[in-house]
Amino acid sequence: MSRLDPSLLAGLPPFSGMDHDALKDLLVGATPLRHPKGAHIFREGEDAHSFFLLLDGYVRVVKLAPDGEQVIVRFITSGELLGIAKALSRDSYPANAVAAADCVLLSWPSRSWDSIIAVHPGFATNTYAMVGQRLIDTHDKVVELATERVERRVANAVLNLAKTTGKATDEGILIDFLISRQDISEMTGTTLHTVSRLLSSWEAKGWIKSGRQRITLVESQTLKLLATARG
DNA sequence: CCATTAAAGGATT
DNA sequence: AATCCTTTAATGG
Repeated sequence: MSRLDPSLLAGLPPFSGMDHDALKDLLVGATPLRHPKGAHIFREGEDAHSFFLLLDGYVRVVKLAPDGEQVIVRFITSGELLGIAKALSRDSYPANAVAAADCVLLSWPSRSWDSIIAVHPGFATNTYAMVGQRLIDTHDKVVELATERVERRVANAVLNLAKTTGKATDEGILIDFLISRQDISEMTGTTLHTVSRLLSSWEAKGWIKSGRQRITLVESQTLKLLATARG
């Protein structure tokens, strides 16, 4: 039996408002696991045997279009739940989850979902709040995809990545994991060539620094203007 | 304005 | 050496 410390969970949004004993109780059913960068944590359509908490690393949630094209639905950062099909009354995962960096997770059997939320109503409340926020984010993205031009979509994607994963460096805000132009194109509904051209032009203007699979925001304020200003 | 195609060079394993 | 990532240019919707 592994001894997991309740302080692992304390302070994470899914468990806010829960006391030490409640966290201890939750950890009894948890199994720690690791996935190297590039590994699938679960696949679309697969039986949703477990749900997960990401402790460290980044996960990208990917849908496969009928023609084989990939779309990145969102990124999961540490402290977030994923694979919570049971909370949505589903028996299978609705998308693929792939480690975007080396990941450390906890997993719980999905069959324990109902008893967990029965014993810990605060956990249920937190989960529904999170599901609601993801729904709102998705709505915003639908509107953006339908109405905004490519440059603005890419600017928003980069700004969001910087906001959720950014690390301050002497040059600016560095996106904390390796991300290719292809990845950004799959987030924004465009091609890697267009992303490459845009990033090159922003770099020429001094707004960002970019290299192979790395992006640093030098002038995030200017990018924010580009992403939000009308005209 | 943006996607597609093609070609070429650099980086990574 | 093979593969992956990026850039650049030309073309066309």
